[in-house]
Amino acid sequence: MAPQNKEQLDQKKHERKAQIMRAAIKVFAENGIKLTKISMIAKEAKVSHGLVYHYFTSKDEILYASLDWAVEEHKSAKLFQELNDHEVSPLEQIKQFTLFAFTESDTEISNGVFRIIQNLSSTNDLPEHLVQFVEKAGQFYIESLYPLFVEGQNSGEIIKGDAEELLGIYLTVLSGIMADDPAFWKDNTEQKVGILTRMISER
Amino acid sequence: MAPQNKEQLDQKKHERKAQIMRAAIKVFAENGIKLTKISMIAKEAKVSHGLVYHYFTSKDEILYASLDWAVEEHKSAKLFQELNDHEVSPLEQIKQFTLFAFTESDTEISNGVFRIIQNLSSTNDLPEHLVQFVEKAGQFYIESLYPLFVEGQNSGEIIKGDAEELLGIYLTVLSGIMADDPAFWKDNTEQKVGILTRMISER
Amino acid sequence: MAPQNKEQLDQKKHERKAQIMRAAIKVFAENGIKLTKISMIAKEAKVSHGLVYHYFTSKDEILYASLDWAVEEHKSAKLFQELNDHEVSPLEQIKQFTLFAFTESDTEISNGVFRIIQNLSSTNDLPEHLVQFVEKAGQFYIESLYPLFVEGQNSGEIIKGDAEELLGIYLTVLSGIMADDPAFWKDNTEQKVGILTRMISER
Amino acid sequence: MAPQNKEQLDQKKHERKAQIMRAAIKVFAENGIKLTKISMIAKEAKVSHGLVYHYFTSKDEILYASLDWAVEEHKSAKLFQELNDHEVSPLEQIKQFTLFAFTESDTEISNGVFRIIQNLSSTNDLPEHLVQFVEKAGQFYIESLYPLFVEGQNSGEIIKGDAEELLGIYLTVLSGIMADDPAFWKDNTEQKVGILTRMISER
DNA sequence: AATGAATGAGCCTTCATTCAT
DNA sequence: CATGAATGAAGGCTCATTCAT
Repeated sequence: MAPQNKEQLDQKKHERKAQIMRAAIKVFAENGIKLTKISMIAKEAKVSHGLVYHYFTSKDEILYASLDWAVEEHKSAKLFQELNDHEVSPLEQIKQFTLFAFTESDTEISNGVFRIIQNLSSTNDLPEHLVQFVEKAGQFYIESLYPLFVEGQNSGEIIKGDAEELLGIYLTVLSGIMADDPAFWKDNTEQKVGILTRMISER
Repeated sequence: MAPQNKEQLDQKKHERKAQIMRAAIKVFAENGIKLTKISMIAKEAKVSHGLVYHYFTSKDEILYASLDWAVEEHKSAKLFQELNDHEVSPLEQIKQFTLFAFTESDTEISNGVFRIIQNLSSTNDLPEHLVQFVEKAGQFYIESLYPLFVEGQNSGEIIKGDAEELLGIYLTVLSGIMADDPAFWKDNTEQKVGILTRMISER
Repeated sequence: MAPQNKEQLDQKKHERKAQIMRAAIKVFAENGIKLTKISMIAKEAKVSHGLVYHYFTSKDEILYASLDWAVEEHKSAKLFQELNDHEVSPLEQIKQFTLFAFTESDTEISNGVFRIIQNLSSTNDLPEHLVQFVEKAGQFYIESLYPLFVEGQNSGEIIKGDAEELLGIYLTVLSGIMADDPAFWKDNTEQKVGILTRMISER
Repeated sequence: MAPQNKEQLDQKKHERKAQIMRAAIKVFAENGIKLTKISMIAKEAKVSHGLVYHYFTSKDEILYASLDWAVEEHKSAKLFQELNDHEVSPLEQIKQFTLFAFTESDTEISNGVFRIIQNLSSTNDLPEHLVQFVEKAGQFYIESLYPLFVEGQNSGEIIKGDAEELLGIYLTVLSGIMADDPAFWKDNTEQKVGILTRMISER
């Protein structure tokens, strides 16, 4: 008799799923979606491939659910807690955001989400729900940073020009780095962020 | 049957191979190595997939030979013809290089090589000869630009700091963009290069 | 925990098994043996698939036990209760049998058994015990109806000819219909039986 | 140098496809659609499973193409060449049709088509094109025989009643036999057809 | 040289079966 | 007794590679 109540079981089940989703995010991010094999996710999560299908119905669902989970779990909770700190200048806030996006506790996850979204953006024939997801996710970054760019331009901190285009360039650079060399942020993070923001800072 | 002499045949053969390698570079660059199918290369080259195996023995060999060919054919010949123009400042030369690397006439090839090398760098279990190849290619960019960075620092045009690290950041940004969003360079190229170089330019 | 005595427990256990076997017969009949999934049986029986394996050791055993159970429980008890009614003519008895075989109260079961046996007959590599089972079941129908055919021929009600062959044709037609279109019997059953028996009835 | 012209190659290709389709019809008919494995078709056709996919893109397409091919190849050509023989009575024509449907030269194919259509009819979620195909095929038999039934009723040869329903019963019996016991027709075919048509013949 | 027919290894997914609770 | 988590064998399909023509 193992008298576990329903709550405990649900808890366990949820952890199992999380375990798989965490693995999925990591492996998807590292290898790209097409090249990620279920067996890789299973191995990373230390479960059999069969079990993966016990919790998810398809590779696509794994991807979708994992993204959803990761975003809920990581993004909303923490990503912008400090972004509305009106004590500091817009440019400073942008730096903090940049810094933060790559240094939060569970870097692997949020980093992974970023890279996966990258990967998705360049994919054709994306199913509608993923298209929306990607757009939403993209919007998220844009909507968060756009006001700061405009504000910075008004205060003379940020160079003139089409704010949206400027933001586009900045985000392309960031996502490019993440896709290309995630280890980039390991050392001297603040200094590197400083250099990156020089792109847009007025002298 | 027009009796062609050996030279003509060799010529023809070489053209055929070049045709395939050109296609390979393009398709490898666009899709990544693993995701590139022989049939895609064959289609791009407008030959049957069987013929591809007439000239090359395996997918890996196509890759290797195509890279070699592309580098020999394009890189050394043209990439730096203007880089030693001592009329312009180091920073300007860096801009020109950046611009050039993405806009030269045969962009597709050199750009492709760049992206393929990107792709290779993130691959594990690379056979030794490719490892060396990748390293050599990386070295090439570094060796070409490093002097310009130092020179720029000396002349006060480029911000202080470890020149090698600065160059590393700059190249990471560039390669990230290419891996991530090659279309980035389509419009307003000069303006974008201008913004990118702001990262390293002293005010 | 209400302390139940052994008998009650046995009773309960038996009911559980019956519940599963009833479900199995139904699902096997509807979907065929190979296409029946354990999960379908479990769902039909409203138990978990794990429990199915608590009572049976394999899919094959479920099939075998269910058939045995169904035959014992239903066939002998009821199928021919009226067949020896000597008030009516042999042809009439054949009609009643035909009618009965598809319309008796617990149609689902006996009908199901019929269809499963159909299914088994067309299977190769049947284990020996099932071969015998199928043969025995076939024999059952033959032995029951054969005397009626002979009797009918003697009384001039049924057309002349090899009684066994005639019966074979009749049973092939019946079993074909059941295998092919069980819904056939839904409407106008008596009329349809009337038409079918015209095959063998002397005018 | 194997100077085969295009025609020869096309011919060969067509034969290969036909070889696979013939095998497909046989295996699909014997095992049902779901239970038919590509490997079974490949084995029957004596080719590798890979080659099957060289000619067809999916199991479904194999099914669809094979049915189309079989119908074109066999049905139209021969099935009704004699059906419009106005020398003989409607009932006789029905007998001839029945006989013919099971004894034409390439029995395996036309028989197979019949069984596969049977199988399809009882399938849910059939893709639209197959639904139409099945209906069309069903219509074919109905449209061919229906006039004969009506004619026979008018001439008093066939029993009264809803001609459509009568035909339905007759076809259900036929298709049931084919699904259930194709070997039924091996011996004494004419006699058996005679008995079957007694169902509908007036005395 | 050139084509495309042919093969088989490998990945996604399903499902019978076993096991921990 | 009961549940559902966990495993792995097997089948559909893709694609690199080989081969006949």
